[in-house]
Amino acid sequence: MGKHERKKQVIEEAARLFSARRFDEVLMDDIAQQAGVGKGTIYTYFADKEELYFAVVFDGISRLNRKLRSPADRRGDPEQELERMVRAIVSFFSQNRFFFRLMSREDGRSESGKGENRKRWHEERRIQLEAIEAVLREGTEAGAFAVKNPRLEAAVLRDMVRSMMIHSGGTLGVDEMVATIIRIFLRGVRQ
Amino acid sequence: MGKHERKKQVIEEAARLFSARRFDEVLMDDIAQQAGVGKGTIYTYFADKEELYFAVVFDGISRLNRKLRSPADRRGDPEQELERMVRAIVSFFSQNRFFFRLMSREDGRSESGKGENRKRWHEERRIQLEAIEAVLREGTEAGAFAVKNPRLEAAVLRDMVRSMMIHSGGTLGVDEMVATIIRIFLRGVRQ
DNA sequence: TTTCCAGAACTGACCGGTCAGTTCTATTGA
DNA sequence: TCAATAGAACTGACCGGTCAGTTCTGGAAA
Repeated sequence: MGKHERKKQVIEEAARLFSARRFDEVLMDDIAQQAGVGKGTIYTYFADKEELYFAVVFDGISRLNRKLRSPADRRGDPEQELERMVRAIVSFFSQNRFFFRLMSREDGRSESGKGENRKRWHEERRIQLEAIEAVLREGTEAGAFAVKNPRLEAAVLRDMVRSMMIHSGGTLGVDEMVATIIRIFLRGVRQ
Repeated sequence: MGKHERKKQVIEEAARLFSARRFDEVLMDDIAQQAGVGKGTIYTYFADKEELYFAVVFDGISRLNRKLRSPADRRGDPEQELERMVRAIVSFFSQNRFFFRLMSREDGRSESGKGENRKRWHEERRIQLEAIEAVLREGTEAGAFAVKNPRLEAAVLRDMVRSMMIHSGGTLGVDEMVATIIRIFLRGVRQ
């Protein structure tokens, strides 16, 4: 096993464990064992437990953001564009449930974490929001949407994905989740 | 200071600290100091740190649920009824920011916590959902709403409140937040 | 031979929980 | 009204277990 793969393996197992248990309940010994590496080896990759934790968080969020940032294909109509974006997020989370749970937990706290990490986290979150926001703005300018506060409503949309992931309880597939989100966000529930 | 007040004080300070920092970063010594009681005193109220933590959580959520359960006045039209409910949640959270942050974090994890507490948590959450769900169902039967999956969409609505609280960044008042949520949830953003 | 790593073994800082000692409070009766 | 007493409530120094982080060794691989 190469050095790179080994590190990846540590991050993956750490993600699994951190997503299921509290920070203090996850032991470095557990992570080492699950990842099939020596505990000492982990410390050749990461300075301490906290750094490993944030490596896990940032690994996930930056992979997602890379996806969001590569529209490549733009220029559908605004509604299609919005749907494409929602689908990107939903399918990413479906394939990365551990990261989902972890990030879901992480965004419920504003303090704590060494300032550096806090800053990086907010930066990555901002990128997500701006990607969605851009679509809402363009749609509004094109006359397709009526969005009053694009930043805020982008946040609401993003969190609708979170909500759907948590509450659809694994019964809905990606397509159904996307369809439901888009339906509510675009038309609302009024008859 | 009476016994009851003192216990309340402990819960209040614990809420403040737990909402701002990770479980393991909050020391029993900190809580005792902030609450102005001896550390030992805390252990006359709560068996251990975990029990205190959940006491804080349940104190908040059950106060909220009491509010939701007392409609008292029902029989507005469905849209008014929905707005009344959203306003109840928003204003509760505005007045209980620490609880908000704490609960916000707590609902991002399904494992962990002694089974008893897990169960109680889900029970309280279910009550919330059912209250909202009932309004959606009634509205749908009355022909005012077109809700496909009331339980799921109730969850989405509840989480929209969370989203709004987090992202409106203190710039919006209760009325504006309620109006925005209701607008999006009822009509969506389509022009 | 040399390099690398798993994992056992170790260390000590840290912090949850305890309990002996002290203070507060309610009750009694003179 | 106040002294005396019981025991409930509170305190914080202390204890002991835990676990992050480090070191070391034996053995595999190159």
